[in-house]
Amino acid sequence: MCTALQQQIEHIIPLNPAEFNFFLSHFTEKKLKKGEFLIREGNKVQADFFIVKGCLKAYHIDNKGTEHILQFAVEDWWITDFQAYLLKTPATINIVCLEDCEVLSLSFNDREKLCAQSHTIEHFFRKKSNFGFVALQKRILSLLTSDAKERHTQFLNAYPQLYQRLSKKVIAAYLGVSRETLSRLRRKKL
Amino acid sequence: MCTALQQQIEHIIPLNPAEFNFFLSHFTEKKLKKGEFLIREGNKVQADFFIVKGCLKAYHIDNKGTEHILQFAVEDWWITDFQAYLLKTPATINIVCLEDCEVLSLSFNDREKLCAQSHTIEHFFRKKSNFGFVALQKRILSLLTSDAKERHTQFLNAYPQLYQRLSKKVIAAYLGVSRETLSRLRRKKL
DNA sequence: AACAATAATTGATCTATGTCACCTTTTATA
DNA sequence: TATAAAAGGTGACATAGATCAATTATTGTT
Repeated sequence: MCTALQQQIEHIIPLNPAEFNFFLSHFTEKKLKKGEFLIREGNKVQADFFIVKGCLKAYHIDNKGTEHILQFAVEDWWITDFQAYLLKTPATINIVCLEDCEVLSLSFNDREKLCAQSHTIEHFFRKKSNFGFVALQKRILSLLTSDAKERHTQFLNAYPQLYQRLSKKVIAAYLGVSRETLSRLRRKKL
Repeated sequence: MCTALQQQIEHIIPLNPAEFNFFLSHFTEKKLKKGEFLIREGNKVQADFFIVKGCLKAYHIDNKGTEHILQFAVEDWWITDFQAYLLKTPATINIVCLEDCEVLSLSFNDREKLCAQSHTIEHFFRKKSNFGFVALQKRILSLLTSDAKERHTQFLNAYPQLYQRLSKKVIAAYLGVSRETLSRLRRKKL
């Protein structure tokens, strides 16, 4: 169950079993059913979540009632409302399970404590944040430079397995187009 | 000249003068004229840059020849092609001076060395990366949820001084609209 | 298995924004 | 200071994508 997390960490830093167990002891396991919320807009955000199993979406509903998806998360990814987590402000996004999920949660305080105690762990989280930053930068460039069709192709090519796993509705909300437009794009392309 | 950097760091971590001087000794000062490039698409990216004075834009030209701006940087901000910096791949964006500039550059190797040597410095860079991540997340949500008029208002409210400093052309390229559309938005609003 | 709810598709419009063309104003530069 | 170059504005038209409405799968629930 925790081997996925261990592998991810070892990809960046070496930790011996004792160190890893110490690290892991700060996480809490949570199981959620499809449709359950990990984070709700307006609430406090206590933790960052590592996905052991399942699939989630982080989204915001605009004033017209349209849903916009900031991020998906599947096995081995992390998800939270990072702004709220970091700044201790109320959540501005919702995170809900698209499938039954198993996650490991790490509280803000525990993360900071771990980072303060262990230079190696702080290094891991710096690297993780760096990679996250790069991923977001790519998404912004894609939103700025590419039209709906291009973004659709990019997403399909980048995450073919995830694409299959998701409903068209959420893919559209992630790409920033209406369900109808996505349907028309697919008719032409596939 | 370096007091700005010192203040930014002290905002996050305490460093005594000796430590700060050691930190600073890894930076190289560079002066550039308006129009000079810090980074060019296709080239290697040797460094991350702290802006002491001036204003720059990071942009990409799409296949239709349209410019899209990923980020501006003014005094106290950092700028680089982070993806290329981190992954040692060729730059995918250009960074050019919009005014005469004075920057402090930190090479990737020096940054890693500093982080490895000093837990405190690694902590600083983790925090910096975290804040950057949050800023990008906000931009994505804004691109997804807001139309041109709303994005314009948000930008004007968030960075009123910067707005004054920039040409309409680059503001449009940052917001993701044409020069003409921005001009029409302004006629209605101001 | 039957029924309700939700997802996906498709056609007919509507609308925000892009594009092109032209003009005016401001900013560099010889 | 004159002249060129770039920035900014505006009208007419084109278009990608949204919205609305209706229809057909698909999925979940008793």
